[in-house]
Amino acid sequence: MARVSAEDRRRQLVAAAFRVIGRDGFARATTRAICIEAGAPLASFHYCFASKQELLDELTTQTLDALTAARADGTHIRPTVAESLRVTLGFYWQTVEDDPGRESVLMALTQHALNDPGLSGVAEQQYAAYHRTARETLEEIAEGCGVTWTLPVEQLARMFIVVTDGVTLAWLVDRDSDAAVAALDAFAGQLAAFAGPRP
Amino acid sequence: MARVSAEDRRRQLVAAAFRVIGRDGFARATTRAICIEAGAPLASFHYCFASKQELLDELTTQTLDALTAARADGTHIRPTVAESLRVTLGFYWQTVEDDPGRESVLMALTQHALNDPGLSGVAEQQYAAYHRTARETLEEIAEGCGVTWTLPVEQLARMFIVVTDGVTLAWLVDRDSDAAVAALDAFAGQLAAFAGPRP
DNA sequence: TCCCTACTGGGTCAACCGTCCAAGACGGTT
DNA sequence: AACCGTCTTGGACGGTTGACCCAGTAGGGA
Repeated sequence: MARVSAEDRRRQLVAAAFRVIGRDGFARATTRAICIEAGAPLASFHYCFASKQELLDELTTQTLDALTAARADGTHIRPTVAESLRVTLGFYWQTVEDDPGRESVLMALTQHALNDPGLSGVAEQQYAAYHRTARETLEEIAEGCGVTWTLPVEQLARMFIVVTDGVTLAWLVDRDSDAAVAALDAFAGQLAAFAGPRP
Repeated sequence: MARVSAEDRRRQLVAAAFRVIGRDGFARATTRAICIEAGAPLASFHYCFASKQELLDELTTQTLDALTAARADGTHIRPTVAESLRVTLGFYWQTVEDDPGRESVLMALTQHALNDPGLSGVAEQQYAAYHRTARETLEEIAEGCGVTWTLPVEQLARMFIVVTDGVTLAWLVDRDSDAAVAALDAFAGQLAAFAGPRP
């Protein structure tokens, strides 16, 4: 094993854990599996982390932070609202296809957080982050296209997440990319109908 | 313990397993937890089932069968397409609020099936069933309202499931019923825009 | 040369899991 | 009353697997 700082090793292990969870689920994310994935000896785990919980905490924190960052700079303004939504959803979709494991982890995290009392609040934070970034995206689009939304933006944000979540979930199951893109495009056109002229 | 037939006890245990999975997730659905939930002694488990797998198989089979039945007779025809969609989604929503555990189990089942090779194909079957019943619902509505869909009905069926799945998932996390109903209503209106006059 | 930091092979120990057995209790039939 | 098929159940067994730790080793800057 290369000689690297403990901090770097931590990052490697967190990344490995992320991959394991995405591929095999939370239950199989054991210290052994994580170390094998990272190509590190088992003992290095407890050299870098006091406990497995410490790694899990760091992983969820990083994931939640990354959420805000990732979906935030995914907004793309085009002349029309419909086009803006279509392109924004398209870029989101690209990130999903590029790294399906990411979405698998997010789904697994939600699921896990919902029934593990130890992770109480994590799922709520996660969805609050989703809704917040969706809201910001919608506001930027409205601003950039010179329109206003005819429905409360909170409601539209929820609908936006319903679309991304729903399409992603179905795709994770059947991997029908054409159908996923078609659905996203159709929804983009529909959501654009909630844009009205600026007062 | 009351003296009942082995078959009745099987049903009790399957029902208990269903509740445990909905509440605590798949990983915690141990034979012990299931028996405690059913109020039955541990030994009764292997009196009724040859193995845990046998119970799990019966549970997934029952669940998939119930899917087709449940969402199938949930179609409600009204004079307009928008109204039909709204009422149909409304009735679906009623079933979710009445028994949130049901949807929890379905989500957990999908998640579990996606990374457990032993349940390979289950998630695909599940979503195929979703899409099939959604398609039938949409065809019945088109027929009942005397319209045709301007998009392939398969695509609309997928979008329909995206909406129900997405709204349900968000609600399972934050339990905001008002927001969920508002989103469903808005989507109903939007999907109705894909109805055109019969040729 | 020294010493601090990072590395790691090989445990330990306990929890918990699915499964099973052998003995008891019930109730309908003879 | 005796019988017997069916159900019930306390308690245990063997085995896997988990998180965690220790004591010794090696690399590299001062």
